[in-house]
Order: sequence, then structure tokens, then C-alpha cells
Amino acid sequence: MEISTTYNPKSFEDRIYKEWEEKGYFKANPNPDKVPFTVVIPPPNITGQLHMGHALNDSIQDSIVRFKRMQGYETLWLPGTDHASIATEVKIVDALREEGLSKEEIGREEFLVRAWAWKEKYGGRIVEQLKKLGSSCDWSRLAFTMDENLNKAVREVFVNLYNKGLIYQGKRIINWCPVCKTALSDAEVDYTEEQSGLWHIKYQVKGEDRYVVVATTRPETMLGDVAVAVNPKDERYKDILGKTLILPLANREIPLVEDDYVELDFGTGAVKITPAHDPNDFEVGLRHNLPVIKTMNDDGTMNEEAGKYAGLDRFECRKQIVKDLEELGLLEKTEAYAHNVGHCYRCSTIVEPIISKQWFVKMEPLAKPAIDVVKKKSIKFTPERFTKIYYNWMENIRDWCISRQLWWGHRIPAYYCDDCGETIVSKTDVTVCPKCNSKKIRQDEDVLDTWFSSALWPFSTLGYPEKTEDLKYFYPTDLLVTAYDIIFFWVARMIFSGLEHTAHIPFRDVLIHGLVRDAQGRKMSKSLGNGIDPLEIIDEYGADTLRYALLNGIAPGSDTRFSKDKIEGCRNYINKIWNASRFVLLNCEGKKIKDISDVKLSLADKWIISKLNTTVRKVTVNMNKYEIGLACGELQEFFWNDFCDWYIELSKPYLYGTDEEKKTGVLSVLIYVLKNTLKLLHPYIPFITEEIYQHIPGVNESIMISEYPRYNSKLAYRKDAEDCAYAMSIITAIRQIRADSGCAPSKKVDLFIVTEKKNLINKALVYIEKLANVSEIKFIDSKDELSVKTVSVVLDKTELYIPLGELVDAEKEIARLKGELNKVESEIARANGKLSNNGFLAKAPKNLVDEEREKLNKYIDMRKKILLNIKEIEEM
RNA sequence: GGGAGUUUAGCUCAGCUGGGAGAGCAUCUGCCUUACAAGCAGAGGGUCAUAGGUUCGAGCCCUAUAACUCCCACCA
Repeated sequence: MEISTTYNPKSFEDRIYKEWEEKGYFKANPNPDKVPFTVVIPPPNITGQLHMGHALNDSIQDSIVRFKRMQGYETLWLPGTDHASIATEVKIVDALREEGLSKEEIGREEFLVRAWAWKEKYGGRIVEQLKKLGSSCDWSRLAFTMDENLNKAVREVFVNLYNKGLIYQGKRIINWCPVCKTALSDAEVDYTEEQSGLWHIKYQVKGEDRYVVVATTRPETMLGDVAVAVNPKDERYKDILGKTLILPLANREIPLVEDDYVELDFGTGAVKITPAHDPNDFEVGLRHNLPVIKTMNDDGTMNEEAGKYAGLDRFECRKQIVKDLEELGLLEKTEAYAHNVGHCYRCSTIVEPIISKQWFVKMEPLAKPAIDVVKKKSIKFTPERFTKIYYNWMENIRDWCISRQLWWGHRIPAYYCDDCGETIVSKTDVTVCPKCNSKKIRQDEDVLDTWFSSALWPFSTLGYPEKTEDLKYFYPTDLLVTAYDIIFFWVARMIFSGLEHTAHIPFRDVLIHGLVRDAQGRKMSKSLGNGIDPLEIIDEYGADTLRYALLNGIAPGSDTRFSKDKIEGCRNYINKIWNASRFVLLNCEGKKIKDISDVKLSLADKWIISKLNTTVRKVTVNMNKYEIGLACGELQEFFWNDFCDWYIELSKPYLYGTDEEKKTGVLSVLIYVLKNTLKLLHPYIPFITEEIYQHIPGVNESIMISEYPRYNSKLAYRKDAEDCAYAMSIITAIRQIRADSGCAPSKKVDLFIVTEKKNLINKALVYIEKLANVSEIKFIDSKDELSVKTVSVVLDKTELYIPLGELVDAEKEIARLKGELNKVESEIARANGKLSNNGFLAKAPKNLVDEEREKLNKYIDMRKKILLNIKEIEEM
């Protein structure tokens, strides 16, 4: 037996992964004889490195995928990466800056060459890291959002939506990142509360010595003001309605308008209207037919409309304007004010609401069916509460800004004719204007939001828009696993995209998991420096330990804490698995092993087989509910408590005995239980289970394609399992009494038993002797037969007496027995309380009432015996 | 402003359709018992956030309250 004496994951993890891959176990193909089970991976960014979030997400997926594969599904876990338009572009721009270059300097073509080179260099990194983790993806299908066929899907979808009028171009207020220099969607803006000023500025009424005071948090936008608005119901401004105000600094005349949008009781009740730089003001401007004056450049500096402030950065401009107003006596006051400020989700720069011509997806018609499929439960979220979050978002959705002023990504397939001004949106490249035949055609400079292509992922990766065999067989997919933070970015958009473009839901189940937090519950982040690198954990403890630490105890939708303590606990457990397996394998070396159906099973054999059988059922049920944490818990309890702490110990008397038949029997059961338990464990800790499985005599297949255990009602052995548990309770009682009495564990003791369960105990004599370190067991009819001092314990239908000689301390023993008596008394009181409650007798189910009566009798009987034992000692 | 979640042992969390409060870690006491000291055996420790209600019976269901966390909206 060449199984190593210590658990050393490094010695086998890489080797085993390579074997799986070489043998093609990860590959899936349309197979009419099997039911498909499909999962598409949430594609990690090509710029990314595996972090704990990925590790959790992929461990969950892999455990489910392996479970399903073993259950006989044609299981496809489809991997891939995302081009991550903005994130990647930021990195490449950074790299260029290091060389002293800008993207404008090298131009679009050269930039894209560099971007692809970047993708080639780093895009594979995360794939290798996923492999390290043990992910059983079908790598032959590795996809990338900018692969040729995925590009085709993007173009197909864009054109179809455009032709249906669901994509349009419009001048609207969008979120602008002055650093990334691109528009962002609403979802790409993070709001944080910040302290800022609320500046009260005096706008003079033309020709009068009166002022209207407006309050603003962004004084730098005032140069774009085109009006001041007040609420129509506001009495304060009635007498100046229709008059003109003088915009300070610009000395421009602007009207005073009435609009319901203005709140009466906020600030001064007068709002400056800046349609080019505020979404609400933009709406007001439309209603009152006001001009739009844009005062800012794309980089956040002021433009020529800002007059003398032109060229200043927006925040520099703010300071300057405040200073100038102050000097002019036009700043009434400055209040401290906390409000939410939007930041770019990639670079954290404060975003600027700005008017801009962009492409939008019209959301309302798409959202409706996407809501319906969830209402109809065609798509189910786990946990269910996320449906509400989904509805809330979908029902209040605004049009989706999809154009980005970036170069890395899918270029918008819109073309403009410089001669006749025609806009052509086409699935194929356009070189000639279909309207005027001009060749002065240029393609839209912008690219699409990364999430536009991610939204197509479940079907673009399977061949859409072609009607491929893969698409027919594997689509709709079955499960999507993702963290709750990208429900809006991704999950919601895949749902309406799937429905719109394939007329099918993209997946049936959405399993939402939480975030991995540090030991104190903080989010892991670069800025806090509290992140734990999964690759370091793999290096130190192995991938199985990392996976198990992430999976054990998780609950759908809930965040999980990760710490070194937890890791070590898991490592200990896996080490336990290693050693228990080693014990079994070493003992069966060169020995005969039979099928358990050909073995005469002992009491303990039936007990553990029954326990295993129940565990199979519980684990399967939990996995079907995606309760991975509970499944792991059930299994751990079974393996460690039942199998290691009890069964292996119970097996030793036979294993070390001379009866060959019994030895064969117990070895056969050990192997049977180990083999099946390894299969149950394999989805979570694939490497160690494979390594051990390969050492089991008679095994010549990989565990990952072996058949998953099934619950078998014939293996319930209810009566025997109960009997064994009874014998175990005797062992526990003896151990307790020994420990309490200070009896050295190595000291063998005699045991006298008064019992109504003699037959049962007779079957368990060897167990009791071995596990409780008893030298001789003597049945007696009554404790009156005893002539030596003993310690005693009363169980249901059995009394145990152990002669401990000088170790028996009368006083201590009485105290202990009284403790026991107390427990029994309180049980009696509880049962009596229930049984004397007429409501309980009348309304509780009959079996419960009967049970309660039985218990009462049992405890009364025990009380009697304990009292006798106490009396006896007191009389001695 | 709207919504969701959490509150159970010192810590992290289980507790299924209501029917005698659980695990892991930590702590304490014994053990190097020929798979494992990364281990074994035993023990202590909880007014299940608070207040009401429903029920024969509530950690679980209902109502209200409090604290913490998160999401959405974004009144300048």
C-alpha cells in the first residue's frame, strides 16, 4: 500500500487534475440518452486574478456540477472570460502612462493591438487558477465575450433591437466619468454619503434691489443655469413671477419659472435650473422649453461657456466661484450638508451628470416579460427573497445607456453617411451608403457596455445566433450561480435578453450566494488590505481545504466569514478523512473483501449502514435545494462522529480478533462505507476523495464519473440501529461515570448489569468491553447481589454498577446521584405538567400524548432506582 | 423616503411544515488507547433582542419596538 502516512495535497492535486482533463471527464456533448444539466460560469474579467469571491462562486458551481454529473446527467459547465471593457481599458491606459504614452497618441488601432496582447498574456491566468481550484469546466468550450461568434451574437442582437425600435440614440442626461471619459449606466454608479456644502447664492431680480436666493451643492454648474424655478403654490415668490433674474458672474438674464418639481420646504424654495448638468433640471427645461448650456468638457474641466473659468477643473472652479461670489456679496451663507455623491464603479471618481448623445435600450417592453417569467416561477431565485429585489428593479427600470466612449469592446454597428447624414445599423460592415451611394461612411466610434455582451452569455456561448445542436440540447441552461451584487448588472439583463432573443428563459434556477468577508465581517478589499489570496491558501493547505472552508456552513444568499481559524479546522477535518481512510486501507491490505450483501452483518455494521443510508438521503435532499452548507454539515457529522469516533472503534474488536469470517465482514463494511462516503464527499473535496478512492481494492474507475449513492429503504435496519444506539448509550454512561470518578482511562473495570435488555446487551458485549475498557461484564438480577462498593448509573431499563474500590467516594457519589435525580425529577415535572393539561390531552396528537405517558413512566421508574441507590450508599 | 436581512453559548453560525435548545471554534478535566495530539474521552456554558398576541404548546406564526447590516431611490 503506497498511501502516504501524512496528508499532503501537493503530492496529488495537480496530477489528479491533469488526469481528469486528459481523460476528458469534463467534456459534455449532446447525448439523447441522457438528461442535460447546464451551468454557464459567470465569466471572470480577463484582467482579474482569482479572489475569494471567485473561489466561493466556483466552488459552489463545481460542487453542484460534480454532484449532477455523478447522478448521471450530461453535465456541462461552460467556462469563459469577459473582456471587461472599462476595467481592461483602464489597465491598458495605466500601462501606457508608465511608458509616457496616452491612448490618443497611439491611436485606436495600436491600442487594440495592445489590448489583445494584454488579453493573450493575462486572459489565461485566471483559467489556470480555476483549474488549480479543481473546477470541472469543459475547457474545450472556453469562451470569450469578444470571440468571433460572440461578436456575431452581439451584432445580431443590436440590429434586431434597433429594428424593433428598442435601441435608440438620444441626447439625455447620463452619468459621465471624467477620468474614464465615458458614459456609464445607472447601475455603474455607486453612491456614498459625503459631507459637502450647501451654498446659498443670491440671484438679483433685474432692475430691482431684491434677490432670490437659491441653494446648491454644485455651484460650479451655475454658469449653465437657464432659469430659477419655484413651486406654483409658493406664496413667497408670487410678486416676482414673470420677472427676470440676473445670473451672477455670467450676468446673463434668466427667467423665473414655476414647476411642481420644486419642494416648498427644502432650502429657500427656489432652485437653479441647469438642464445640461442635472437630470431633474433637464426635465424641467423640457417642460418650459429652456435652452441647454453645457459648461463642462469630457475631462471634467470647464469649457468656454464658463467664461473666465474655462479650463479650470470642476472642483477648482467650484472654489473659485464660491470665492468670487463671496467677494461680490452674493453668497448669503454656506451650510454643512450631507448628501449622496455618485462615484464611478471602476475608478471611484465622482461622476458628473451631463447631457450627452448616447445609445439606449428601451427597457419597458423588455422588462414586462422578464417580470412575468419570475412571477410564473419559470425562473426561481434561491433564496426566494431575491425575487422582490428583482421585481423592484425591473419595475422601476429606466432606459439603459449602452454606449461607452471607449475602444476596447464591441464597436457599435452603426454607420453614418457624411454626405446625406443617413444612419445605418447593420449586421455586416457598411462601406457604401444605401441611400445616396456615398462612400463617405464612418462607423460609430463608441463601444458597447460590457454587460451588453454578458447579457447574452447563456446562449451566445452555445452558438447563438446559429441554431446549433449545442443550443438545442443544452439551452435553456439549468442553473446560474452568482453573488447578489450583480443581480442587476447581469442576472436581470440575461433574463430579458434570453426572452427577447431566444424566446426562452436563459436558466431555470438562480442560486444567489453572499460575499466572502474577513474574520471581523468586513468586506475583503484592496484598500483595507484584509483580502486573503485563495492561491496562497491552496499553496499552503491545498485546494480541497480552501473549497471546504468556503462551502461548509454557507447558506444561500448569506455572507460568509473566512479566517485562518476556519481554514485550520477544515484542514483538520480533511486530515481526519485521510487518516481514517488510511486506517481502513491498511487493514484490508491482502485481505478478502466481500459485497456487504454476502456478509453476516453485526449490530454495529447495520447501525453504520443505516446511518450512511440516512446520510445519503439528507445530503441529496440538501443538494437538490442548493443547501450546500447543510449537506457538508450532515456529511461531516456522519464521517467524523459516526464513522470515525464510533464505527471504526466498534470495528476494532473484530479487526484485531481471530475470527476470519467476522474480520472479512467488518472489513467489507468498512470499505463499503468509506467508498460511499467518499462519493458523497467528492463534490466538495474532489482531490483527496479521488486520491483515496484510487487506492480502494477493486476500484478501477475515477470517482468523478462513478455513480452517486442512492437511498435504499432496504438498508434502513431500524431496529438494529436503535439497539446499537442503546448499546452506545451504555458505553457513554460508563465513560462518564469513570471520568467523574477519576478512574484512570487505562484501568480496566468490572461491570455489573441489571437489565431488561439482556439479549441486546449480549450482542454488544465486545463493544462495551473494548470501548468502555471493561474487563468483565456480569449480569445480575438485583443489585442486592453486590457485596462491594460501586458507583452506579441508571438508564432506561438498565442499571450499571461498577466496583471502583477505594475510588468510590460516598459523598461525591451521593452528590452525583442527586444530580442525576434532579434531571429525572425535572423530566417528570415536565411530563406531568403536560399530561395534567386538559388542553394538551384533548388537542395534541394522540401519539404525542402516548409518548409523553411512556416517558413519564420511564422516568418514574428511573427515579425509584436512583433513590434506592442513594439510600444504599447513605446507609453504608 | 422605500425595501430586504440579521439579532440563539465567549466567537462563528445551524435549528426543516410550531411538540423536550444544537454544532464548530474557544474554555476546563483526563488521556501519547498500535489511523489521526491536525487526535481521543469527558465537562461547563443560552430569559433564543424587547413587549404584546395567536395556540393545549412559540426560538419558529402574527403585531409593535429597538439595534446592527445591506440594497434601491436621490429634494437642489
